[in-house]
Amino acid sequence: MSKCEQCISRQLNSMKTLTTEELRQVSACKSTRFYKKGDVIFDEGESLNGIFCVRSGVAKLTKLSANGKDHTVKLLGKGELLGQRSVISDERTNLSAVAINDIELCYVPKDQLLTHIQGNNAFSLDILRNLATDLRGAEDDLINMAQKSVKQRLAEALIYVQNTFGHDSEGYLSLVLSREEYASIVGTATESAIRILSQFKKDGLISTTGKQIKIEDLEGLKRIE
Amino acid sequence: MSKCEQCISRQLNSMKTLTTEELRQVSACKSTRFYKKGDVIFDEGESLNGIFCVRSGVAKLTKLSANGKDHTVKLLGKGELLGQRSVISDERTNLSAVAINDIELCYVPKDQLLTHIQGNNAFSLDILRNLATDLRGAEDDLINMAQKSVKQRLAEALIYVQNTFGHDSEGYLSLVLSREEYASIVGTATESAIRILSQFKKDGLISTTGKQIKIEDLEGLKRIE
DNA sequence: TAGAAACTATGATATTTGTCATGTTTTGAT
DNA sequence: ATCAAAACATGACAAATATCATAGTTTCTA
Repeated sequence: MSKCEQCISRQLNSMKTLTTEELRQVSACKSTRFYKKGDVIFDEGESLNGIFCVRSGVAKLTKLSANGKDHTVKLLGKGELLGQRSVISDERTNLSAVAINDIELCYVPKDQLLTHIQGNNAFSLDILRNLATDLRGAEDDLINMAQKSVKQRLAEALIYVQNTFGHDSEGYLSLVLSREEYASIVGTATESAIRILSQFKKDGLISTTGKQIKIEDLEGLKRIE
Repeated sequence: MSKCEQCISRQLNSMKTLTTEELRQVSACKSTRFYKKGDVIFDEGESLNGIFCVRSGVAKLTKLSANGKDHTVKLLGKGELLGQRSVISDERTNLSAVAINDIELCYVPKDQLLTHIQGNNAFSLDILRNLATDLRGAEDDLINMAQKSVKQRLAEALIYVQNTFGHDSEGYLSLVLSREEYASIVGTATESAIRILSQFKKDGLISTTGKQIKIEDLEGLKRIE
């Protein structure tokens, strides 16, 4: 099995602050898991006995609402950690994690995380910083949701996907999401998301080939109100 | 000047985990500050050199949006800490803090906070837990904003204010907020908030005397959709 | 305690967004 | 390659919410 010491993903999260010895310990008790597109990694309300580190692929954190729809709170790519919030505050998860495409995760048992938080100050401080950053992000998202139009939020979602997951040589967004998934991120009805994307296409802001989307006019998208 | 060792507010936040000696140090370099209703404690984009602990009164964290309105992200009462997120992640604040009524705050310099985070594991773990809880709250708020109606959010805001800040002997909410402030919390236009409160009054869910609000039918408010 | 300023209230109307219905296109499994 | 299922698209309409206008009340201050 692959070792954490050589894993690039590690560089992208708090594990980069672990000592060689600590990392060896993590590596010894971690396990690698594979999920297919659409698989549930964990469900809302579960108690987690460990955290997940994304090696490849993309996952989403979602919450089911009373009306049966679900809302996507966050997308997580390579190197990001899932479940750290629940494990740290020792609560059940408030969100589900679902694979957006085929994904490979490393599972690290809870006690490893907690032991190193206790024992390594740089590690706990880094996790603290990450949580602080996530909190800021959540606050910003909250305000966007309150104050921006669906059109504007969708434009920003497209830009976010491009900035975070990149595009291929032809300019198509590397992360392919369905209209329904965009709607879930933006917090709107699927039909509304479809309609607005059609409008963007008419206005020359984007072009599409099937589910693939290419941003044609980034500045134009940024100007949406 | 009053000492932290005897301060009740301390019991309500992470400072409860500090040792007597650490607390003495905090006490020695803290200062107490008074603000009047409406005063700005800090502004969006400022760098903070310390954090604030609420001794009495209530503050709000708000963010100004492009259209000139501001959105209230959180209300903070006795014992709660302001600015810890910014200080921990060493970023400028993303929110402004404003006094909702006359308020007394203790200001604790940044280096005190950071020193004790480094030195006291129980303290840093407790702050970690608080941030995790705040993050969960922000995620829940985000989903509420996306999926619930203005009416429902306003009903929940009233219940929140009653649960958090209590009511007087006659049943009126102890924390008096203007309709505009409710609108800012709920994320809607002031007129919409006014209209909905009028409706609640007609339906016997609440009663009002000037700006004062009394919840008459808690269960009814909870049932709003 | 008068007067101004801020806040509350409500109607009319416009805009945004959601819902339902229906048809077309794309995708994926056999 | 074919077919079914899923995803996309679009029209018609309904509902929720914002905006603008205008007037009445409360609160604060000189």
